[in-house]
Amino acid sequence: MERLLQDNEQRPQEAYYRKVQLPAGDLHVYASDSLFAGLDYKVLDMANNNLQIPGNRYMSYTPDVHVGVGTCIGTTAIWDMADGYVSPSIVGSDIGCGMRLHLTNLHRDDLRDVKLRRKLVKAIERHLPVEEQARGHFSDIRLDHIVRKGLSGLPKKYVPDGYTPRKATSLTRVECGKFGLDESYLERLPETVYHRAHRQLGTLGNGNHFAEIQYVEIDEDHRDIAEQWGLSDGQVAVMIHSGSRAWGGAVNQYCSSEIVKMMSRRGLGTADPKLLFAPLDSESGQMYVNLMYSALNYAVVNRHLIAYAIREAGQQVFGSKFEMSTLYDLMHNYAWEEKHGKNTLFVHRKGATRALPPGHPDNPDAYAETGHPALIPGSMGTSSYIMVGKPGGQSNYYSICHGAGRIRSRSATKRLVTMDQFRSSMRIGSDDEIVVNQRTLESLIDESPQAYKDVDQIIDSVVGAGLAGVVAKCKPLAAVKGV
DNA sequence: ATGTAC
Repeated sequence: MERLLQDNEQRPQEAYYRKVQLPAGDLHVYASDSLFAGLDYKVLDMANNNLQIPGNRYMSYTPDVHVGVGTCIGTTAIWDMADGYVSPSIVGSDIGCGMRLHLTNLHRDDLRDVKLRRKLVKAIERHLPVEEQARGHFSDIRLDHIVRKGLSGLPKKYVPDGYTPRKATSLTRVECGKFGLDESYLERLPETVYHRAHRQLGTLGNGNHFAEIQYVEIDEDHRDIAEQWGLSDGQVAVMIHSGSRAWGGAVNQYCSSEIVKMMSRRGLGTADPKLLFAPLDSESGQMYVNLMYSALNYAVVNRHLIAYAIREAGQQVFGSKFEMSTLYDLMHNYAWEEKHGKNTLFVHRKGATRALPPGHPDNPDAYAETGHPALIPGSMGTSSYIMVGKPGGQSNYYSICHGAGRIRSRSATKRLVTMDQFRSSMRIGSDDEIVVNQRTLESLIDESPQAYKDVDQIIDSVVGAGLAGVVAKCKPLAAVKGV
């Protein structure tokens, strides 16, 4: 496999894409020559295992690809709906993890004073629980409604921008707010996860999950789209990155153990015992798909409630005139059915974001003409991006990257990055310091930018391949991390 | 990423 990577380096074909012919099938890699050359050859081993799942129709990597459990983060993997497979390993354990962006009526100049940014972060800490809550929190929200109905299961008071179909921007400006499922499967999960997941509603979680206060810098190439979306230069935005917490974890754990048994009974498997998969029409496959949808419901509500808490904090600091309208909410860890031409396909995206171009029928109404926003987080302290799909994205089933892509393990990052380097990347002590919440900087060092590829290079690669364009950069002013 | 077992 290492040999193959070197061969490809020696005969570059196109600048931003190449097809890698592996023993088990073709892998489509969307990465610039320099990013491709820097890939760990293990990502090709992993693709070769994934391609051994029967009937795979398409498999690709985005430029931020890196090794995960069973499957790389940065994978798009597709089967036919009629006789295909579903893989909990390809979806990954943080089912429904994704991004949400809100636009405020503040300008970055309003937050020029570092003391005011700190005051806002402290207010967010008061309203946004960073860890599991005591019993009784959100007692007016029923978890069984949330996991069955997603955003439609929320009481009206949590939809502050109106509840009529025309005005409910926080319910309609989402990739999907409600995933229908066969509710009988919910009974399979242990009772304890209901309590835990209820107490975790509206919390960030740990790792790379965050809420950031950012400001918008529009890209001149797409100023028309930016303005149609209501963006303006210097506008303060709130970006949220979180997933389905313990609920998704329990779904993954329970279904994985059932699928392991099924695979053993049927003699299914690849070279990697950690790579789990089930026929879509099998009992364990159906169970996984339905319970995965419940986790997608949980995740979209979780991000909505995080935004709700930050809105309350903003109003406490800036008064009731503070606004936080929803731009978009979309996922990067999931699998679902999509129509592509005449084909009905089951599309897995793990660390991959869908970016539909203008005019694509699957865009939500608000973005039918422009294409929808695709939200790509940078690493801590660096820019995040608001992208829009291009027609060329069709070649990759409209998948683009999901972030910078980790290049260094948490332990290696702690070993290699000094506190001085990290403090300097966060501009600590200067007037434009990126203010972080109560966690000490030492405890955040494994999320430092040095643990990640350069997100700008990842974005250049996606743009160069013709998959998407940059509508705006979002630059950090303050970051809130979970525990 | 997460809960849990070590």
